[in-house]
Amino acid sequence: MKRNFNKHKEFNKWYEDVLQYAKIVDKRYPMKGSYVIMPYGFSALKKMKSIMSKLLDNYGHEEAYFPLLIPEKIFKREKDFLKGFGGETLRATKTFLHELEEELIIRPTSETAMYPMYSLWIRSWRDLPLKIYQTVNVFRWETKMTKELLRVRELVAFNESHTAHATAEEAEEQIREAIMIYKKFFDEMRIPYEIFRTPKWETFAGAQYNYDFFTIMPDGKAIELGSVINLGQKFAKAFDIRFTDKDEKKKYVYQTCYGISEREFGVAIALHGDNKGLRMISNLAPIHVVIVPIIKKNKNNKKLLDYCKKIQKLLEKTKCGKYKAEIKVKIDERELRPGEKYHDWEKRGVPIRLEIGEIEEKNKEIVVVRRDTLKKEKVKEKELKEFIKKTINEIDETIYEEANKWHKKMITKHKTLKDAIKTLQSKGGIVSVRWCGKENCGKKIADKLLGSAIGYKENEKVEGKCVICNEKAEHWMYFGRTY
RNA sequence: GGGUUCGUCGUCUAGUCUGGUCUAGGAUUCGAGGUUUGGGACCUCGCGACCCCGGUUCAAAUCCGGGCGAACCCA
Repeated sequence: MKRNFNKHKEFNKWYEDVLQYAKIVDKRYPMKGSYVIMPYGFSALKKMKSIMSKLLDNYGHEEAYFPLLIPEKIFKREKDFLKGFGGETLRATKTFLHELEEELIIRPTSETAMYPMYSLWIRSWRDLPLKIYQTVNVFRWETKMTKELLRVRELVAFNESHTAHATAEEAEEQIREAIMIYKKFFDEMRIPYEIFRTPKWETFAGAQYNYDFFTIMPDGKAIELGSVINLGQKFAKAFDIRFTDKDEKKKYVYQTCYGISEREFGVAIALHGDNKGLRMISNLAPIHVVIVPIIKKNKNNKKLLDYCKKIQKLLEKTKCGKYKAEIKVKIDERELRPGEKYHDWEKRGVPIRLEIGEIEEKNKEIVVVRRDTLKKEKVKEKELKEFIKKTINEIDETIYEEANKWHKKMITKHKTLKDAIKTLQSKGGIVSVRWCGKENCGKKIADKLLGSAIGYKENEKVEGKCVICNEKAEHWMYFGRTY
């Protein structure tokens, strides 16, 4: 079936079509907000998860697992948290035969599952810092629009880190480390981002303050990529997480947490694809090189296929790209015409296609087609390995460059509110205007923009006056329509 | 949170306004066979659907009520 949607103009259609065709997720699971992640998609998702795990491991985090279910009483301990998450949290109250004695909560995030244990584990300053993460499913029963990978009711790859520290300074230091880890993660994912300090009235439930990573989707809407949160001592007090310090005094710990999810995978798909479909970067691609043998009927194809296998062996497990992904090669032996296979793998985003027929075998010279430009080139077998390594690297860079170009274009500064409104309406993105720092004014601007306040950059200089109250501006405040 | 529109084979859809040759048509996918194979080719055959519950009626895909689900717009 011929389908080609313009990624920017018909992003919704493009996204759904690509996910379905490329076999990333199947949205037909008969329940709103839950989607089946198919093997090709899951394979890429696993790679993303391991990028994150490796980074966290390198920075001294340990992986663990805490239960899905949380006793109701414990879940309700921290009141701001309860207020913030209560509305979208599922409660398990009965089996088919009887009511449960104690209601159980299905985690929307795991603070309340982890911290009672932190309270037991942390006894002395020697136990700190404690840095633990897990990658699990969490449930958030949002009634609003749901979308594959981007907005789901069951997050299946929620990676959450929770740390505890002896002092406020160490917690601050941890926030900086977390931001650095996430920067590295998004660099590896080739996702351009902005980091904002979240305005008070949008802060995570139960937190002191947080930073959010944001990017801009092809439809011009802003999307939150991840949050780094300073929890202060609120949870420590609610869950009685105390330690004996060097001075022999009992003190509450200072905590931070930060999380990402499969949403980042969806964002990568959206930002990296083109009108033809997916374009996989090397460290997410389940398959890097697909070999399409040009099989002729009534000929002995065994020799040709053997040659394909030889090429496969030659390339497989070579390291490619800036982040040294292991090349995976697939030979497409399906009984389809070559043309159909070309389109198929293009839509699924495989970076390199090799066309190997009699001619190539005879001349030991292979046709290499790259996904980003679709350019064909003949390459000698001897030079193939290096050529492919080089090309995959180039493809990664092209994709990243395009994403960055888009990103830059979509973030704009405005002298007047009118200007900002006009821009947000016509092309979307993230707009910023001068702001005095008062909640009231921030909310007013958001209202007028028909968007929401995303945050500000602490170190960004600003001169001039707030677009609402005309008092001295404290920050450039950023706004956008969000997912 | 409010409004509008919509729900038919796996997918995209015709049919609904005006109830009855609708035994629900097509395209595509899928399966079998043939033919072909260097950019989604072609031919033959086959499988395959009226979202759910209730109402009106001699008769419901079509009209009415409710539920569930989806899309878009506004706050």
